[in-house]
Amino acid sequence: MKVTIKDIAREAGVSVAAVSLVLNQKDCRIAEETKKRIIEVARKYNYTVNQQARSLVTKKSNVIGLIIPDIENIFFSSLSKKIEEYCRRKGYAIMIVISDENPKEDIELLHLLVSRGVDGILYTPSNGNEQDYEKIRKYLSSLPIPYVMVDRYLDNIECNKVYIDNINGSLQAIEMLIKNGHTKIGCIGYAVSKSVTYSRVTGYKEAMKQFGLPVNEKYIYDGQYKVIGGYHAGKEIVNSDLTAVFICNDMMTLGFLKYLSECGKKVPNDYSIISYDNTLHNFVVSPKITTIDQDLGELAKNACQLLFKNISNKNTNPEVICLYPQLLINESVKKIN
Amino acid sequence: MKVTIKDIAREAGVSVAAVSLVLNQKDCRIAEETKKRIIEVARKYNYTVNQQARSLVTKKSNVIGLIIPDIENIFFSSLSKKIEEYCRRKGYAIMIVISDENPKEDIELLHLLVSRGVDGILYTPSNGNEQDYEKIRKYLSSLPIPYVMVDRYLDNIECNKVYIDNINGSLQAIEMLIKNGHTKIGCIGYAVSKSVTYSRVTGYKEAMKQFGLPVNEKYIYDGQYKVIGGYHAGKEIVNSDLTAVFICNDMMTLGFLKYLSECGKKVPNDYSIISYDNTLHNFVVSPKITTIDQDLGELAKNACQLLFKNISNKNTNPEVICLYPQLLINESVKKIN
DNA sequence: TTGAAAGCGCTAACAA
DNA sequence: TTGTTAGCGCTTTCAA
Repeated sequence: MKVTIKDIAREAGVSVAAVSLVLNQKDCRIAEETKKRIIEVARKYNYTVNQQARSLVTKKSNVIGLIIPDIENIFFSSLSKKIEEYCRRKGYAIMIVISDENPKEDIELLHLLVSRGVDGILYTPSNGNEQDYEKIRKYLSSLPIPYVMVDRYLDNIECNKVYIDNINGSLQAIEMLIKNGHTKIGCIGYAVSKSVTYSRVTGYKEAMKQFGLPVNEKYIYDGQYKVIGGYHAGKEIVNSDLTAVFICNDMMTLGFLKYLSECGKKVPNDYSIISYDNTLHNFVVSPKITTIDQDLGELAKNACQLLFKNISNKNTNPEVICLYPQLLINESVKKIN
Repeated sequence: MKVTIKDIAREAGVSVAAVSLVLNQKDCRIAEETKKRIIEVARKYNYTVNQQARSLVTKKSNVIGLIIPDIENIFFSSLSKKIEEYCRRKGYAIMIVISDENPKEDIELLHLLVSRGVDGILYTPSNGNEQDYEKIRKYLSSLPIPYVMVDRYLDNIECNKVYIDNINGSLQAIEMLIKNGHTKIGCIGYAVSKSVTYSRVTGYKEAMKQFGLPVNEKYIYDGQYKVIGGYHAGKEIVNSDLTAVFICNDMMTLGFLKYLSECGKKVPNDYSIISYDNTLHNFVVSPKITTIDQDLGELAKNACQLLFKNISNKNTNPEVICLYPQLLINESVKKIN
C-alpha cells in the first residue's frame, strides 16, 4: 500500500498541511524541528507524492504528450530522446503515443492524451490526405490544451509550428554541388510525399531553376525513402550522364552506395553525392558523406519552449518557428572542371 | 476550460452520478431517455473524462511506465513500439522515460513513474556495476507497484523477468556454422558487457566447447557493438585463417562487411558470417545475412501480459520467462569441405 | 430510476 | 508556527 501525506502527518504528529508545506519546500513558516521530523518520517516510509491528486488541485500534471508517427525511424527516436531529455530537466514527464503514420489514429491519440490530463501536446501529424487533415483540423480547433506541431505541420490552420526548412536544405545541397562544377545533378526523393510543396524534391527543383539549370523529371528518381529504393535508383543512374546526385534521405543513400560498390564505382570519384539527415555516421565508415544536418536538439528545444510558454500563458498568439538545416561538408563531393 | 461531469449534469438536468454511470456504460439503471440526453450533451461539449480524478478513486491510472536505456537503438525503439501497441490495445497508455544507460538515473526514473501513478513498470536496467545494482535492488524491494524486467535483468533479485536467451542464440549460430563444415570460427563481440555471464560471447565460448572445438581468445574481437568496431575487427580477421565469423550484433556486421568490400572479399565466398538481431534488412541489400532473430513482438507481449497479471492480482509469485531466439537462414553461410 | 453524499490524496486559503 | 477545512473531478454506496 502506498503511504500518503495523512500517514506521515499522523506518524509525525502534525497536520497534513504541515507535511504538504514541508515536502513541497514551502516550509518557510514551519519550525526547523518539525520540518526535520516530517522529512525523516517521509523518508522512513519511502513516501512518494501522488501526482494525480496534486494535479487535481493545481490543474497541472507536469506531463506533456508526444504523438510520433514512427518511433522506429531514427529521426523520430532521436527527436523523442531530445524532447524527453529537455522536458525532464524542466520537470515534465512525457507520455508517448505512436500513430504509425495512420492519420485516423491521430484524433484518437489527441483525445487520449487530453483525457490523461497532459498539460500540452507535441504533435507530429501522420501523413494522410486532405480529408484526414480536415477532420484533424476540426478536432484541434476545440482542443482544450495547447499544442505545437513539430517537424511536420498541416496547412490552413493557425497554430504553433516548429520545423526545419527542407527547401532551404535542398538549396544548400544543390548550391554546393554547383559550386563544385556540377551541372548534371540528379535527385533521389520520395514521390508520394504528401506535404509535397515543402518537400526536399521541391527544394531540388527550385534550386535548379534558381541557378539557371534545367529541371529534367527523368533525373528525379523515386526512392521511397528506403534502402532498396536508393539501390534501384543507382541502377538507372549509372546509365545516365549525371555527375552528381542529391539524395533526400540517408536510407536511400545507403542503397545507392551499395549499388555503386557492387559495380565498382566510387564516391566521389565517379559520383559526387550529398545526402540528408546526417545519421549515416552510424552505418557508414567511409567515405564520409557530405550531408544536410538537422539539429534535432534545437528542434526539440524550440518545440518544448514554445509549448511551455503556451502552457504558462494561455493567451499567446500562435507562433511559427522555422529552423534552418546546415550543410555538413565531408568527402563525398568532388570538384570537377 | 475543460468541461466536467458537473457541467454535463447541470446542462442535462440530472445528477453527476447519473452522468458518471451513463458515460461509463454502467447505465443499466438509467432510463433510455435520460441516457440519450446525457450522451448528447457530453458530445456537444466534447467532454473528456479527467483520468486523474478517476484514478484517485479507482486506484488505477491505466498507465504503465517504461524505462528504456537507449531509444535511439533500433532494438529498443522497436520494442517500445510493440509495447505501446499492445498496451494501448489493452487500454493502457505508456509513459516512457529514458535512462541513457546511466544506472544512477534508474532509481530516479522508477521514483518518477511511481509518483506519476503508473499501475506498473516495464524496466530494462541500464548497464552498470555491482554497486549501482545493489542500490537498485534495494529500491526495487520496496517498490509499491508491480514491475517486470524486460530483456535485461539483474541477478540476485527475485522478480518478474522476461528475456531472450542469448546463450541459446549463440549456440544455434555456432551449430549452423559447424554443420556447414567450419571449425575456424571467430567471434566479434562486446568485451565490456556487464552481464557478461549471459552474453553472446559467453554463448560462443560455450558452444565451441560443446562441439569440441578450441576456444582461442585471440579469435574473439571486441567490436564494442559499433560499426567501426566491426570494421577494425575485419582488418585483423582478413589476416587470420578463420573461415567463419559469428558477429554479435548487426552494427558490427555492417562495419565488417564494409571492410571486406573494401578489400574485395565476398560473403559467403571468402567468409561465412552469422549476425545477431535481424535488423540488417533495413540497411543491407545483399547478400541476405543469416542471422539470429529475436521476436520483439513476443518479448513485448509476454512482458505486458506478465505485468498486467501482476497488476490485477497483487499476490502472484515472481515469474521468469525465457524466450528463445531463432536462426534465420539466409545466404551468408557457405558449406565447405 | 435517480440523487445525495462521502471520500480518493492533495493544496491552499484562512483561522487559530 | 501550525491546524482546519474546502474543494479539485470523479466513482460508488446508500437512500429516496
